[in-house]
Amino acid sequence: MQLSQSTEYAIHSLFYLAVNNNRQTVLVSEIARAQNISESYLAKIFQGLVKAGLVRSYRGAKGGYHLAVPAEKITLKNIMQAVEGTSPIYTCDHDRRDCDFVVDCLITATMKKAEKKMYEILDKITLEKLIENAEELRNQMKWLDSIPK
Amino acid sequence: MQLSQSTEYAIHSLFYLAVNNNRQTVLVSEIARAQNISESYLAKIFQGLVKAGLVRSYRGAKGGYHLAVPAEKITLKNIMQAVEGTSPIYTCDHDRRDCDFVVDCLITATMKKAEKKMYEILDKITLEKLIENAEELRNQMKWLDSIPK
DNA sequence: TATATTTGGATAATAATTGTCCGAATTATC
DNA sequence: GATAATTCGGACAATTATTATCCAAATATA
Repeated sequence: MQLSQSTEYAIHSLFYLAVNNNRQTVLVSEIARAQNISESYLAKIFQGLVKAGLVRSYRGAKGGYHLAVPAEKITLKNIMQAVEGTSPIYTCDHDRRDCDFVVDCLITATMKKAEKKMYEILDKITLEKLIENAEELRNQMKWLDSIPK
Repeated sequence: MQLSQSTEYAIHSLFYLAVNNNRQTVLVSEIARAQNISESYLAKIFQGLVKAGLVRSYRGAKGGYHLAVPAEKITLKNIMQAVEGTSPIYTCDHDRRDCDFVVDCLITATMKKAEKKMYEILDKITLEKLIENAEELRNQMKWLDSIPK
């Protein structure tokens, strides 16, 4: 069970937007270039992010994208669900099987609980926190610069 | 992010095996019939379950499958990983991107933690527990029988 | 030997993901 | 108003993953 590459693109793109949130807008072409990924595909992903309410788009000249809400309100859970959807990781086809409802409900309930635990973690990490922690880490790693190339 | 149908098949099949663990062997054809799913496909899934060490196979006449370990040692996590593999839900292609290692490591670490929380729940539920709880639930629901058809 | 069964490999069908393209709509600027 | 710069939406294509089928070979029983 793996996240799609689209989710990875989205996370890094939104991080990029968060870092550049002081600018009026950022072009999708710039974001794609920064990550070395397909621009037209990333454009499609951004359409979804707009619909999900995570970014705002501005059409026309000087247009581009901007976070729709502050970076401290966007969590990894938000991004993940915006891209992957919100349907549960486990569902049972009650129709197909001569279904043992009791067992199935137990399994489904367990899966839901596990999923919830996962999202609880992901909901704690905001774009803002990522920026802060990254900055901190980078400072702590400055000694690396003293190593001669 | 959803589990494949194979995982659903595997869970229900192993539950079936656990319930019938008193018998010498159980045929894959029987298990497929019980769930109204494709026999040849389920056979493929069982090859994987054998490799993962969850079931033992017996070839030839009177052959079939049997749990390789007691039902109280097989968890939903075990089954899930046997079918879906163990690679992490999130990985970053460091090569493609002009990669910001620091940010990427933060994201990866968060994802790993979330994943771990999920598996902690799934690792607590064994086939045995499912059987016990299902039994209990069924007893509590016996009053349903008093409703006329 | 005949029968029953899993195994492993090849292959096909279907669905999901990833990626591309283009015309239309929108906005800023000259 | 004309032009240039963008996103939007839809259609489409390519690639990959999932689901499914089939068969010959291996193995076990009787």
